[in-house]
Amino acid sequence: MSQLGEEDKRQKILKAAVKVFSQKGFHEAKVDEIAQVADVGKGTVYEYFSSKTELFQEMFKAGMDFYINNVKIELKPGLTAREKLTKMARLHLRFIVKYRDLARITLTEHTYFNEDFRKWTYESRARKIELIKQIIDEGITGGEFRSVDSRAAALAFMGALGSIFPPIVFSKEKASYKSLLEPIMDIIFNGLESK
Amino acid sequence: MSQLGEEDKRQKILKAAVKVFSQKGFHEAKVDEIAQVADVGKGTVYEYFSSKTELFQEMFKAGMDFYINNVKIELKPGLTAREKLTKMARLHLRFIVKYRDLARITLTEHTYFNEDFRKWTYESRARKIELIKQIIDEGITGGEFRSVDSRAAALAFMGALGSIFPPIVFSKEKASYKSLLEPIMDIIFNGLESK
Amino acid sequence: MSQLGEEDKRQKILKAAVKVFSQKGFHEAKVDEIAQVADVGKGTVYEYFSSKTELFQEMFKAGMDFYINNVKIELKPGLTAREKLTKMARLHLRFIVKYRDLARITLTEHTYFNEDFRKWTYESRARKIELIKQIIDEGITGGEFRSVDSRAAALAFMGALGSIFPPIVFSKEKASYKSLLEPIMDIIFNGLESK
Amino acid sequence: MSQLGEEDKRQKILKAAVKVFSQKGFHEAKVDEIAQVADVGKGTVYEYFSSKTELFQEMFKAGMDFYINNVKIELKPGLTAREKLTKMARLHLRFIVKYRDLARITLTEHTYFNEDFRKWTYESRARKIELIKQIIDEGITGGEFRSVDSRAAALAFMGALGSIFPPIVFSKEKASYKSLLEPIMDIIFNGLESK
DNA sequence: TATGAATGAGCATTCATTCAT
DNA sequence: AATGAATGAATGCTCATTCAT
Repeated sequence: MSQLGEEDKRQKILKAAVKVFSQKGFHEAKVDEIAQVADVGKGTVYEYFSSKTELFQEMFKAGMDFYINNVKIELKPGLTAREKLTKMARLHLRFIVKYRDLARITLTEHTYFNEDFRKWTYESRARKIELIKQIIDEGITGGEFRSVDSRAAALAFMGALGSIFPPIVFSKEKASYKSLLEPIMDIIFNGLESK
Repeated sequence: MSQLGEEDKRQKILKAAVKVFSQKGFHEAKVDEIAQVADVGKGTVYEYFSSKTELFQEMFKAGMDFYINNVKIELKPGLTAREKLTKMARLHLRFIVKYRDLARITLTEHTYFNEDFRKWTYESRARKIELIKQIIDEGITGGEFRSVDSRAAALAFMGALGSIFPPIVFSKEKASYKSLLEPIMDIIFNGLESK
Repeated sequence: MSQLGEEDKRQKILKAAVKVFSQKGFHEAKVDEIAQVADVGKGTVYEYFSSKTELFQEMFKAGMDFYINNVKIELKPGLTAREKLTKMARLHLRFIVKYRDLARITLTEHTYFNEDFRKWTYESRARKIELIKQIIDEGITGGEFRSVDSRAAALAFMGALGSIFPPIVFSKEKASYKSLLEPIMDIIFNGLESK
Repeated sequence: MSQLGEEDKRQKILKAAVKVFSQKGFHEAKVDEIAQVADVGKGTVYEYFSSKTELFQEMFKAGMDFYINNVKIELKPGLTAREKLTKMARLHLRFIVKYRDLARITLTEHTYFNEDFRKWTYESRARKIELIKQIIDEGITGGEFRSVDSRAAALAFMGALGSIFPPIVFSKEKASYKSLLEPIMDIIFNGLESK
């Protein structure tokens, strides 16, 4: 129970960090406020994370992993490449809507801390691209897609997908997301598919 | 000469701001360093800009305007929609390569300052989208493109284009940009064009 | 003990503030020095007072209240008006000598901060005048004093009393205060003119 | 004319200094503003005064001298001591009302600059006291006044006189000054006690 | 002589981090 | 383990002063 309690507290702090960092950005977020939101003492934050920076990075990493798992999890074999990408796009959209704060951070914060973190971020992005690229390669191999540059295709897909985020998070036109995803995917698939 | 001298100093500060802000982000950038890079006294920065925040915003706005003009300027009438978009993509790429620092800022900083600036940023993004959308609409009207949702298409185009930025700026594979642009555009156009 | 400790620290800072402010005035006094004199960290000052200005005002108010209480406390009923005023003058003198620094501030600083503080200062002065005026009114009612304008008399008394301050604080003739108070009071009570 | 022009400019600056210093105090007053009010360039201030501090001191000294001359000027021989003091009090009152700003400074600013200035201020005060003391001594010698401690009497007189200033300058009861001076003087001359 | 653009020393304030309890 | 009072390094900004014109 003590162990669970600890894990609990760590989680509480991470959740508070997501909320506060996502709303204020790294520098405007104060450790004091995170501690308050987490309902723990300020010193306690430092029991679990050695610094504000480390807290941010841990949270960021956890968020990214969570995102990737979220998006990956339902990509069961047996689906066509198009089905997989469509599923992925829907999961991406769902993630943004459901974990708005987390999404805001993992998708927009670009704070530079140190080489290690930069590397990790870069590699994390690479993992996402690789995931998409593999599906596209499957599609190509299976004759479903044209024989395009699969890395370029993955970038285009990810970029197009990413363009949905700002309209959702920053504007008020809340109704439109779903109606935005379909046509965007339509263009990408039309571009990818063999005629 | 005095007038030129003044403009010169303002410009020097803006250039230094681009460099420092782009490399460190808003909060890590120190006014001291910007002044040093601009080779002026710290107080001089405050002669031309009332605060660090105002300096950032001025620089950001100037950068955005510069980008849009850069990208808009060669879109002469008489070109097909595809030619226009291709041209735009090439100009985007050229901008990124030529004005690396400026691009890094205008394309990635998302610091929140105040509602006015948020609005300006949002509207600036909207201007970019509108520009693309109009070209796509022309293409649809002229029978060049399929009858797609032109706003969605503009988002997809802009997103795909945007996905080229990180590989260029953050990785070392400098050779690849040109070879990346073609296939990405290929997919978008295949998606857009009527068969 | 913790509570006492806190009160202790706040008090230490207030005492240091009296010393430093009184010797240098508001603007020449540096928060750094106050902290040093109080033997606390600079940040600690801001734990107890939200700003240098607030610290000054708190200190000033506390000093004024302390002065009034000091002067008021021994004015027991049963004394004649003349005895009361004499007592008050002696207490005033004692206060100046004993709390030199505090006196220097409460009696000479006239820094304008904001309307609230101005008002408070004004009202505080008014309280002092009122206190004196009442005693004079008693004296008039009791036939001890002539039927003078009691407010004007209070001002004259206070002004005359105040004129002792500079010779005491700014000159070196330390011996003379006591010998100065008597004749000044004598004039207030008996006037200049020969009958 | 050039010489007059210079003198003119110096005077303009001094007048502006009186206005600005008196309204804001030494530290809140900005050289920039003084220059603007004087309608000269900022650099010009430094042509006539070596520093802000020197400007203040010059202005203060000039103001004090002006006050003393103002108050001294009509004390023609042939008047009784009481007449002289009454005249002096009226002139004091007139000075306050007419040269409100200058009065505010010469009578309330207590900024510490350096030993020389402190000394000058102290001596200036001493001059005022001496002036009064001499008149009182005359009064005593001539049998007009009781044989009081003339220095103490001078202090009391000056203090009582000084007590009129705050009600005039800081409160709104503009009507009352004249009606305040008479009873205050009455007390100084006749004392509080019924004979 | 007059100017005001340029300067940088100086300071109030913030906030991540520590550590005694 | 948990806390939050205490700390001081770090920085944006002001403004008296200088000096080239």
